[in-house]
Amino acid sequence: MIAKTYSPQEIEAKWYQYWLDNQFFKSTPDERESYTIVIPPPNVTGVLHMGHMLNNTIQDVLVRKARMEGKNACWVAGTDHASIATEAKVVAMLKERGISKKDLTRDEFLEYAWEWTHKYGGIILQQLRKLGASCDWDRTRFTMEPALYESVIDTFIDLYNKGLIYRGIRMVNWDPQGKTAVSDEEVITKEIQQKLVYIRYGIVASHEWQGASLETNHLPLTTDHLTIATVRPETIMADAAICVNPNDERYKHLIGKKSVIPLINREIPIIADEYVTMDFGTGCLKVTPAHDPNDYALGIKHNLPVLDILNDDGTLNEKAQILVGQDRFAARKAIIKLLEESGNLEKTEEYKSNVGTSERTGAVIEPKLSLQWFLKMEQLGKPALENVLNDHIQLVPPKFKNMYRVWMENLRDWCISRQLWWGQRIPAFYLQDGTVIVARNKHEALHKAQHERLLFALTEADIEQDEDVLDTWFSSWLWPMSVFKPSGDPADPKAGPNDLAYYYPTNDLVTAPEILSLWVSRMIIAGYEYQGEAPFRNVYLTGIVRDKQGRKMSKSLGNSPDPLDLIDQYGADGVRTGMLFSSPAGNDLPFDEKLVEQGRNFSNKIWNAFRLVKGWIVTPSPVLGEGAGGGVLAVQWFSAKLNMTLAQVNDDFSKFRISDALQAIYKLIWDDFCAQYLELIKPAYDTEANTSLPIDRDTYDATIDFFEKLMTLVHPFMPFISEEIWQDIRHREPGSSICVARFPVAGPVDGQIMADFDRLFEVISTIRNLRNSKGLSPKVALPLAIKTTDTSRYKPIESLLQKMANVSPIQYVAEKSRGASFVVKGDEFFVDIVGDVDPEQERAAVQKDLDYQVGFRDSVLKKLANEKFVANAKPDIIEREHQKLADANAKIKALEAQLGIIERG
RNA sequence: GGGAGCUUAGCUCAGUUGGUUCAGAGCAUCUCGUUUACACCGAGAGGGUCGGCGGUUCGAGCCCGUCAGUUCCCACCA
Repeated sequence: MIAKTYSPQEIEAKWYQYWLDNQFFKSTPDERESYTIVIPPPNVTGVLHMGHMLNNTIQDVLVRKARMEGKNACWVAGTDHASIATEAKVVAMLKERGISKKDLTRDEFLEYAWEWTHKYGGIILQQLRKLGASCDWDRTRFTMEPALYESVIDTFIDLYNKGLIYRGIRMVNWDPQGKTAVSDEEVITKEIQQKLVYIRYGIVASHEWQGASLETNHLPLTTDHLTIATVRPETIMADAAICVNPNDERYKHLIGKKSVIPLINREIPIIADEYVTMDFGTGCLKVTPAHDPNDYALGIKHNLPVLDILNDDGTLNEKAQILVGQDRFAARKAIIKLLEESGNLEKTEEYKSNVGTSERTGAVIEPKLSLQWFLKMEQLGKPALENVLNDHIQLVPPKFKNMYRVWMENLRDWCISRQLWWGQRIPAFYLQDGTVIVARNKHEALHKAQHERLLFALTEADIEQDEDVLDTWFSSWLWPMSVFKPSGDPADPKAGPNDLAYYYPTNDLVTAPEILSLWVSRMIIAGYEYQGEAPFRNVYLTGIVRDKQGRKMSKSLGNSPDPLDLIDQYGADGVRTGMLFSSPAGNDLPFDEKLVEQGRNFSNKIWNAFRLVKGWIVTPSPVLGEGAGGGVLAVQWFSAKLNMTLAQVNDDFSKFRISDALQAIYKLIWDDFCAQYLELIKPAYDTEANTSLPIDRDTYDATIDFFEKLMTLVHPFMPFISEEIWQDIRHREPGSSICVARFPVAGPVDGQIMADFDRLFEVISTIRNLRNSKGLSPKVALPLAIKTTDTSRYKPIESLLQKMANVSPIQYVAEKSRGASFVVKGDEFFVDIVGDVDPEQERAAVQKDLDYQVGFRDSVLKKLANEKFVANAKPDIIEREHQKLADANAKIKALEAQLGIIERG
């Protein structure tokens, strides 16, 4: 006995294990065409969230379909070492154990990091299995594993040797929480409500340099002062100058004089530069070269000293003289109070401004001057831009091309060094005199120093390696290439020597638009630099999964359902389809549990269709059973419908219209197969024998065939239920699977049968409607009379009509007959409704239809009478108008006749 | 401050070169129904001036202009 409702839990676990055991997801190069997707590697610290679900479902759909099309499908999984995020997790773990990172050596710390990675890392890959992801797990890679580490180092060395990597002191984005530099792309600007603080700076009367007095904390107020406006009052101690616009009449007389920083009484010059906007704030700008990129530039121009008063963690250092040790934000509050007390605070204003925050830690970015490694981007970026603009690489949807172009045309050098330990250590080695040698390791560096610089006396002890690691993206930009590099471990091959040549370029990349610049563009750059070819053909950009209020789903908001709970509740198939029902590429997905519920219902619908068919008794020979007269035609019709939908689905897939493809399949299965086809061929029930009558073998076989095709069609979307049914519906050899069954191919569509059935369905639904509106039970058979010029249109489908609309008997008439009447495609139908038919109501309905038809006919006539239309429109358009006119005229004639009957009574 | 996109039914979205009865789909809503696959169901129904205005055209949801709302990207006004 098959369960009445579909319960996915055991079925899903069972088949996933079966797929793994039989290695259906395994891919090795062969003579077939390859289809490859590399997963956007989730952070090794990550856990599955709704965004992953959407993203990976799409990838799985694409991979499964390709696999069923006979391609050598390969979906490579893996994780990203995510330096900042992972290092933060490890530091937290250490803290719990009472260990401070400061007390550890680099190697000790890394040991803990690996311990963490092995213990907690990669959970997400396990979770993906629950979703049904058909990755070749044997190929699972990690960006910190030896082979990939090596690739990163080699790439660095290569780019360095090409002169594209340099080291220099620059103003970088400093993350005080992660205590590392981050690249421009990792900074997210947010509008934040701040206070614009107006501070009075005294002016030194004498032109002579007096020297700053550090002894006195409070300068006697001079009558002469100027006021600056700043959102960063805690940095005034680092001021190097006050700057005004040279054309500003208010301050011309002050240029060249000295001003005094409040609280610390340090004198700074008053300088002039056109950079200063006269009508913002007070027109006076405090110049703080160490803590603002613009001020830094101004400082260089005017040769100002740089005084950095912040520690790496964002606290004030001793150079600040006051508030030392306090966090910058605490200091900001505190200094306002101090300024107020000293009488230097003029006022504060509420002010909104954009503040950069760290993409990884969320901390407010501190512009900081430091020595970092950079990659020159200008030349490297050229092919990456060109090949997207010319569609060699296609962005889906194409609206993202614009964003991409703007970004690629304004590439800035990439700060690739990070002040962390978890990551690929920069392969730069310093001799005592500061000489830089870039080499794979210390040994090689020494060799180089000895042979290229003839420093034969050197030993490894004289060489220090750079302490920094490389930006995580500097390893993930190689991902589509490095995953196909042999692991170097013969016991765990992961990839063979020919894999890169076979799988690269990959086919599709599925990822979020937010990392288009951070990751996608850089993979393209690396692809052209090292393979001379794009890393993928298409980039499918998913949207963001949002809650009903349109907020991004996030852990901190707590507005995201747990994906595994959802899978538990609705089944992986239900969740997958639910997420894809309304997710056009590039659009955000406003998530609603209703969608997943709809997905689950769909599973259940399929399940019950299966139950129905499984329960049928089949005649031993292809004898037409009772009511099977229309069976042959029903089979022909559904065959046509199936082929039509197949063509549609293939077209949708070719355009990456995944949601549309799913919807087409959904309607085909639910409406056409279940609601129509199965009802058409369903054998009658023998109440006496208390059993359903047998179905003829031909119809049954055709139905099983359809069912099988439908399962293969839906399999990319619903891998589990489709496998369960596919295995059961026919005898299967051990080790077979729908995973590698052939995706159905569209055949020809019989237009005639489609038209015939359209007419049939219209008649059926009109009769049902009639019944509904009159409140008649579907159990009561109604006599039907048909007035048609061609009875052969209906004779063969009488049994179907009878079954679907419960009409009986059916007779053909030459004249009007009694009962409610309607017209379908020129033929008239009379349903002999027993009981009260309100003639007035019926007359009104017919009249309304007639009015519409007449109006429509007149509009067509008008169009055809328009000389300009006839002269300009294409011939086939005009032909259509004539056809419309003929149709309308026929309808009007029939409706008028109908009115006549009603009125005669 | 610049640039790009979006605005179609209560919600989420289709609508391909302007032309079939073109104003669609799914969900939601309403009515009826415990019919022997499924109430996680069935049979029906209602619902939109295609953001506003103007233009091009024989003809505009679709092309152009403009205004409004909205989203995103870029940008150093402290």
